Amino acid sequence: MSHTRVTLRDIAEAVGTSISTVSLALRDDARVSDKLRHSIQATAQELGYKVDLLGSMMRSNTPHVLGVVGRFDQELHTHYIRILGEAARERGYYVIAENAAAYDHMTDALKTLAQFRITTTIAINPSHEDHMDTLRNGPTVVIGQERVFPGADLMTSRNTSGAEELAAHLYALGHRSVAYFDGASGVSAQTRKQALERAFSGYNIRFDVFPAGATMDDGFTAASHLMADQWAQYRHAHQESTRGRLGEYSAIVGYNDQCVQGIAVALMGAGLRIPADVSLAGFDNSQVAQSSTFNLTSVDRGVEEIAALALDRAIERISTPELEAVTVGVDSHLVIRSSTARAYYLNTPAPTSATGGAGTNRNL
Amino acid sequence: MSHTRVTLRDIAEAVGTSISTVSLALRDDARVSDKLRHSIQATAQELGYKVDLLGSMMRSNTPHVLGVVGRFDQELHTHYIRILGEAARERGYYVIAENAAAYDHMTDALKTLAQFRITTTIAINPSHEDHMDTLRNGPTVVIGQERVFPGADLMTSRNTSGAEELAAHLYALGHRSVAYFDGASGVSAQTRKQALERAFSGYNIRFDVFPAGATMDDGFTAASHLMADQWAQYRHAHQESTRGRLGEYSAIVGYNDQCVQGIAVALMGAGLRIPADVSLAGFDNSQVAQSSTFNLTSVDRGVEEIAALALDRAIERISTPELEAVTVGVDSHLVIRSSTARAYYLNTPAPTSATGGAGTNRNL
DNA sequence: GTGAAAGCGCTAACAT
DNA sequence: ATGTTAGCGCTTTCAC
Repeated sequence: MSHTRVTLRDIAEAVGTSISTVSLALRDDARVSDKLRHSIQATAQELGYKVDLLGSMMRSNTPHVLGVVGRFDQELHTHYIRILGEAARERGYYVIAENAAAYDHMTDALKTLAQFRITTTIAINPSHEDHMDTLRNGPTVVIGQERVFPGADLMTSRNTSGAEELAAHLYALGHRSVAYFDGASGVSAQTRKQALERAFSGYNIRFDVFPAGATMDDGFTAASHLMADQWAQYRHAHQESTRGRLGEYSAIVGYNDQCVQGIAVALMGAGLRIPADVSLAGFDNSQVAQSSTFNLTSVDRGVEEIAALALDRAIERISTPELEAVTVGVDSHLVIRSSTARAYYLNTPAPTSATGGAGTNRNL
Repeated sequence: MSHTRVTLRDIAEAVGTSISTVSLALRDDARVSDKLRHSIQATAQELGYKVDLLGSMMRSNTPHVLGVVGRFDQELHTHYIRILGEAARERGYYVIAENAAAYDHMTDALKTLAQFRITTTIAINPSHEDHMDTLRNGPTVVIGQERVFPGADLMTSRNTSGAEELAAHLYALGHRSVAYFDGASGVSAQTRKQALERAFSGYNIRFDVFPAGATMDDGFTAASHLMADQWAQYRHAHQESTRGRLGEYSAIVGYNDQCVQGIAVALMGAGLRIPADVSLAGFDNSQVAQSSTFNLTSVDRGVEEIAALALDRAIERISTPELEAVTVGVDSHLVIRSSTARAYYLNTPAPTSATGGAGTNRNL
């Protein structure tokens, strides 16, 4: 009942053995006899012993502590961080997470971890702009699209499978002309765009790319512009209002769910219904997508699987740091929700009202 | 150029002095002569020395490392975490953050920190349900509404000022009947509701409370129900549709911005315009509120100020742990954006053109 | 199988 | 003003 923490020495004294034996016994080392080990573990339990990770890390060259760096302001990242933390703990490991959003450069977050002697690290979505290749000790495992550090493993999500499923889904619903709201420049956006272009061209679906970005506001702004453009064009061409429809497009795909969220709000604010007037789909299968408020059809990028692979590999590298760097791809899969439906022109025409008349010129 | 880290010994050898002198010099201890100190610091810089925090924490009883626990899935929490981290680093401190969302109980997150010998901690919005009072070492400083640990300081946001400003704002805009979407049961929601009730009654504004919750989906669901109820009532009473308005209420206040976001989507989906038909206001001044997509009028709860106070106090308690627990309240303030406007019945009626007023004239 | 001893890098008490 | 020594709690040789 002392105020100070319980140490190995306390257990050793209680059991009547040595500190080193206790240390071995607690880590289930076979050298300690069963009987003594049980006695030691029971006493440890009883005294409420918890290993002092500082002492452990000071001495050990295979510490049970991993680092994770990611941006705490991005849901996908904190999702990874939570899963990694939970899974690590189940396996007797600890992870400490550093917030890349609190540093000018993600490399600085890694340097802070290094000050805690944490050298086995998982970096979430770093880019080449972070210049991690200049680091002496870069990340051990990278979750993302680019191998930013020569020696790091890369766990990556394959866009192809998800893009294919999405194209097939929209095709089956009768969509033949889709607007894609692209992410900001970068490898991630680039590869996704190309996967989508390939998939949609396979179904002969027109696939027009518009610059947007990764945030809700990016989607909102881009969607507002698209509506204005489309309506201006159609008013000019047909001398009539097309409010209530989105010109040539019956569906919009966004770079990610955040972007799609902004698109959805812009459309709804203009009086368009989702999915009756426009179908919407995104990437990441995030909380927004899963919410009943938006309920977005979205491509799940296999977060759980990627996290498990990254953790496995990081743990493996604690004891064997010299493994050669591998790249592992995980298939993405479409999750269908209520934001996608049959293209509006396939439905029984709405009763002609003051705002109606849109979609009449559609050639299927 | 060695592969191993630079230690105090390396510097000592390079300069030709002792390890302990280097240790003192690097911490600007006055006992070391200016000349030697400069020489040591220059060499340290040159060799790229960074203190090994494990070694430091092992020995020191006033370590420069703080802990923060909060939920990484809540924007307000990660906002606190980022600010605390940046501010701490500026002052030469380090913070390691634990994700309460990855544990069954927030107390377990504190126990993990304890294993890293981190005993000076800031807990973000813990509740009595976390039973921190059963902990030997509870948090040092609490950011939230309840003192969950006897010895902890409490940094709290005062609802009164923000509620008063909000009531005044809505009154000035002509609103006389407001719906409030309450948070889930708990001290935080309770105190906010009471502050709002008092403020609105001061302006003789009708203030009806509806149960909702803290999430977007909570707001969405509650708003959908409210619209259904209101329209059913009005149709019955007046034999006419009231679509386009929200029955007896010209404004809705939500427990927080997330909730309001759900409300906004529900309203827009039903063809109501914000703020033309309904004004909307929330709490927290979160990213959602600041976004151009939603641009919500919201009560800023003084996050920056609270974080600064919490950090000050935590640092103070590193060297003086026995300070008596204090409670500090920070005034909240209304941030006016475009989701609030004059009550709809004060505006000139909208022209009855076919295309006028996007989305209002939806025939469903 | 078990214990004694060394030492990770640092800070703090104690010498000079 | 500087150096010497001790030791934080742990893991890891290395003896026995």
